[in-house]
Amino acid sequence: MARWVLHVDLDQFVAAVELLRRPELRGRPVVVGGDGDPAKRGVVSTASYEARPYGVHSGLPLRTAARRCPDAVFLPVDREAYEAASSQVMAALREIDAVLEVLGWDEAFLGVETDDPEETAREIRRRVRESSDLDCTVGIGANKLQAKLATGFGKPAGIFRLTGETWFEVLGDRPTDALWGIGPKTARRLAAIGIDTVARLAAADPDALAAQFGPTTGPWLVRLAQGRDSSPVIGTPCAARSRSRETTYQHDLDDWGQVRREVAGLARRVADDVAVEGRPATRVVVKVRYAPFITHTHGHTLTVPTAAATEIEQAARSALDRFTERRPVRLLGVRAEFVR
DNA sequence: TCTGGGGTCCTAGGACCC
DNA sequence: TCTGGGGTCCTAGGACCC
Repeated sequence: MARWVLHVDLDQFVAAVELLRRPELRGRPVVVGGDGDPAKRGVVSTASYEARPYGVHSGLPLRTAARRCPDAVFLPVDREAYEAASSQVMAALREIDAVLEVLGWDEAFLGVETDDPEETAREIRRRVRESSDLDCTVGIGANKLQAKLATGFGKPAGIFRLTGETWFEVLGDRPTDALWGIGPKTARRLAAIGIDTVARLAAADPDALAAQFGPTTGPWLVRLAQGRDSSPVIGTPCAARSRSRETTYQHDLDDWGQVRREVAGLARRVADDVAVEGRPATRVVVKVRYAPFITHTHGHTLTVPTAAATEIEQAARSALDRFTERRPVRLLGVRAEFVR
């Protein structure tokens, strides 16, 4: 029997959960994001397939989405509903004889031993549908990278296999940001040195890229383009590295006294999360995003790691004291880091 | 036109030490 | 007056992902 990696991705997950309880919206463009008011600061969490031809997609500012698709129905984010639906799906996936690695609400890898991965994929789709009424797409690969990219070609509600044999036929001529881990910035830097396709990146000299992108990232980019990935499917989640809370304000904060109070409040929420985690924090970092979207961070390392709320709050205050600029603030955040 | 919230990992530069 | 080469740790920022 051969080892395969299957990547399961729920189709338009957040929008699909909303459509289950609002079936009358089926067939209409639906956009979920923020508090459902497209006039406010916020971005699209998920757009239904009907909204996507208008250029509405995850991460798009809600105001822009409303302009591009004025007829869309805008709904507020309901995290609890998505968490509940996600738990149902993941519980169904756990019934399958495989190693399950969950990636957020709507994705998972399954490491399986089988000679017929398509049959396993069909079984996954059946079980997900029976447990939650949701559709998913399953990507099949020899490793996580191949499986993850395969899913994109199977959408929606399909099954797609991508292996070393078909890698370049499927991806060779695509731009480098088709790869998982290459975003717009890296794609632009690569294009600037003449590397504009997956095939060209795969043929690049790892040492030359190391000089440009760093000793780890450079060679990793080349392996990525070759479809190589040795990372295992991990069934037990690793311990968290950090816990954070942040808020974007609907109106910029001008009053530094209010900034102090907000940071203290965020620090207390982070301290609650740290208490749940049950491990001491080593460092507390405060993030300030000034208008217009200029972000700075300052940290405070605790002399002794602690989970005590008063000390986490005090550390956040100390970190905030290192900010000297008093310009309008659009976002504040507090993050606690754990022992590694 | 305006750009969420919660994460992870990597890099660069400075401090410090031998 | 001018001053190498490594190694490690810390901090801030950047990029990316869901």
